[in-house]
Amino acid sequence: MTTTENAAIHTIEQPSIAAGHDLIESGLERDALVTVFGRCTVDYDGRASSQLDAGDRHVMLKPDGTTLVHTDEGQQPVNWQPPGCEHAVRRVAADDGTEELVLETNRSTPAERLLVRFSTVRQISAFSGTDESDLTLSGTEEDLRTRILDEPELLGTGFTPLATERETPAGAIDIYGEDSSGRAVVVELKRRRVGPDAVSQLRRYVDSLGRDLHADASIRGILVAPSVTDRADRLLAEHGLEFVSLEPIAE
Amino acid sequence: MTTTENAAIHTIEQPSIAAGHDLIESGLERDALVTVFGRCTVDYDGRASSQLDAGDRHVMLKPDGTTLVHTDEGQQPVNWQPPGCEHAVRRVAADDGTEELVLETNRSTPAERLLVRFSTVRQISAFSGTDESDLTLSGTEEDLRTRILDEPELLGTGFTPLATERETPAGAIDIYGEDSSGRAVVVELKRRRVGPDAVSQLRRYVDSLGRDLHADASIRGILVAPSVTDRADRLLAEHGLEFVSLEPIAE
DNA sequence: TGATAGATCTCGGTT
DNA sequence: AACCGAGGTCTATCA
Repeated sequence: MTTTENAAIHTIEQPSIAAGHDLIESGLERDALVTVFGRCTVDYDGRASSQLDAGDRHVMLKPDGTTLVHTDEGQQPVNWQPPGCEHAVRRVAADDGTEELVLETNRSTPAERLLVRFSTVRQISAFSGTDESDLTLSGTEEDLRTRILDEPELLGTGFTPLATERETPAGAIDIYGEDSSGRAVVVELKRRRVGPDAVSQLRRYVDSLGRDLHADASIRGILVAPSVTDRADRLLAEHGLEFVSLEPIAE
Repeated sequence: MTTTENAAIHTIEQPSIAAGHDLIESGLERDALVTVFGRCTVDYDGRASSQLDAGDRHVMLKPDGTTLVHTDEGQQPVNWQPPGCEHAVRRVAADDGTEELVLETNRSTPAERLLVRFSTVRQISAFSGTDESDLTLSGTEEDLRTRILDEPELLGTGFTPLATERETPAGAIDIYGEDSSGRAVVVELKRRRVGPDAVSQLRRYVDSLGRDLHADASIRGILVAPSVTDRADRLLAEHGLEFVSLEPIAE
């Protein structure tokens, strides 16, 4: 064991089932981040269900209830369980008489269970640490909104923003405003190149606002994004919607 | 170091910068899965950009180029880099004169860079293993499609599937068929409860097929999902589209 | 390489 | 707890 200023790591390699069980249990107890590397099968049942035959994988148990099972490929875990679950460790007699280490992560809404059965455990670690920092992220849709609110004429001379997140029966409009001739304008923002879905979204808001204001034909819809696909461009034209090319940030 | 039947683990705790650098470098060289736990800052620049101040985090480098930075909370990594990137390890002189261990993961399309700077490294591990297994997953949209193709009358007496993934100018229809009176039917499948977006998707296909067949009014659109939200239900009604409640699998 | 849509999407905000 | 939309979404498939 190693301790350094509030941070502790407990690690064992090639542990016995008993020792492994105890280290994981104590790690969960202490709200440590626990990792287990070894040969395991994985079974999931819940919103969907899956099975995975034996292989060497890296399993992470977080104190918030998250479980992640990673292979050596892919950004996404091959299996997982989201935050809010309950972890459990068990020693279980396997079919062949040997003992297995079993990790189980459960939740009730929706009912879901992840079972990781280790035939061989190569390493177990329990990490404690502190992380008070928050991520600062730029280049988001909100940055694009700020940019337009700071300089509304980017959407045409005379555009005046009147509200953000304006509610309609179809959902909230990113930016609601009016143009120089007083026509209502619905603005939908996307931080990246968009396809047909974004056009449909804009169309729902324009239609809905039209019914709300009893002024169907006179409402403009503007999609603001770096670019659009061909199909999206065609859809925009079909429905009389407009496009303005803008990125979240000049950088 | 521990070796067991093709699987090897190299681990060091509280390593010097030099020793840590060498272990990571050799691990990357051997296509191992490398993990580093310690106090670090994280900077990302690419499609967006982000900064994260110092904290204790778990970093995973996969041989396919993936990088994952995990805190003790959340299913998603606080920072990451997708597969296909290039990993690099460096020893860098910090502002205060000490030496830092720096992990850098790069890619070119799009240009993106992730920089993880460790002021303190608590543990480094390099895992080698084998995983030949593929996940078998059920409860997907494809299972729902199979269920309907096996028993088409689930969508009404006389429904006849004619094609899957039938192309229209607006995209591919999940199931294309006709009803007992010979009317064309567009079926959109969702494995779970759906909102307005799925209705718009179905609408795009129905509209597009209508133009293609020059038979606008006579085409039926059926959304198949476990359930719909209120707003989606209203949208369906507005556009004369239908809903059939079905789940992917009886289980 | 780009486009399109699925995903056990996750996550945050709001009702 | 459900709904809604954003996301550096990622991932698979197909042109």
